[in-house]
Amino acid sequence: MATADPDRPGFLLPLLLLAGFRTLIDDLHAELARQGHSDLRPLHGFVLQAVGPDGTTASELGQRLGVSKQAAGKTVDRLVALGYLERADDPRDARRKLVRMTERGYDGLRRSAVIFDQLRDRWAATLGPERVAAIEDDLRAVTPANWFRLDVPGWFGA
Amino acid sequence: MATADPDRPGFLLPLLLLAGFRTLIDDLHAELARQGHSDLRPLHGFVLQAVGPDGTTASELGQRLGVSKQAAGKTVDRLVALGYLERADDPRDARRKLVRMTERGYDGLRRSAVIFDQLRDRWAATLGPERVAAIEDDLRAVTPANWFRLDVPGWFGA
DNA sequence: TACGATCGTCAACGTGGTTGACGAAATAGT
DNA sequence: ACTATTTCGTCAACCACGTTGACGATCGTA
Repeated sequence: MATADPDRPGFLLPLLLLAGFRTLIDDLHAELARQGHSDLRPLHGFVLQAVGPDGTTASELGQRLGVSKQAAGKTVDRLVALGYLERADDPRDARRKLVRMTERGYDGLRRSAVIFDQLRDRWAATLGPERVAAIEDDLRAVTPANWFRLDVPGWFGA
Repeated sequence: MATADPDRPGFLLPLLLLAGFRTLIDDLHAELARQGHSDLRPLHGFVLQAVGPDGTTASELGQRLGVSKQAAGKTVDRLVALGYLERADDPRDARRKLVRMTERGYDGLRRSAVIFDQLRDRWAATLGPERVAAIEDDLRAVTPANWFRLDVPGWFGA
């Protein structure tokens, strides 16, 4: 059974994962603020990513993010107020309201992608590229696949 | 400069770190609920850890957790209401209110430590112990040291 | 056509955080 | 010994993000 190593107690693992995540997110937003996006909050990047290049609706956005449609709607409200998203009527279904990125939304998302790549390079410079890749592979292996619903292939690089 | 690998875009790294963290936390709380601690929220484990065996005050707790003393005070209020913490007067300083763990608080923290160790073993069974250790070492290397103010040596194993 | 499912929204609420103010108590300085 | 400053806890107002429940409008279907 559990042969806990006293030198490496299990509670350090979540703490280190959180630390790594928060470090990247904090560095990202410090740089984003420097580039004119000081009003983007940590959550917003995930939301923009989930909206994607084709847009969605609030209900679908909620499903992608794993929250209620009401919560998704309120987050869209804020991002509309900040100028990152816009709403439009769906001509084929009067109930639906399309949610699309504005040019500012695209800009924030593009810059986030570039900055994240640079931060990953910084980790690679410290650890070596193969160890960064190993972290990614290992975490993929122990993490449920539904954590990656945000993947929008072919969207980021450009 | 940034030689981004299109197969491993940088934004996957924070997503995977978050996924790993949330997976561990979700599994922890599912098991804690099974063991009679369904009212413990993800934050509470960090707070109990930061209170430690000797107790603290709300102000000091806020510093340890990196939040304001008011936020720390409100969280203590909730944990007192749930029976995990208790307040006591400091005989040497009438301004201070000592915050201590109750027996229920100790129980929740002990169980969390055991469960975390088991979850780490589960990762080790999938990845191999040396790769789990490598993740921890790597994350330590790229993460500011002040992320580990919660370390209370010698407290957990027992 | 009538019914049930779906979409967006409103309302009320919970949790975790912020800043500002303020009285009470400890401490430093003269 | 008496001020002046600092510190501690708390109150109040507010913000961000989430929940559940309800409800009118609209769509698809029996």
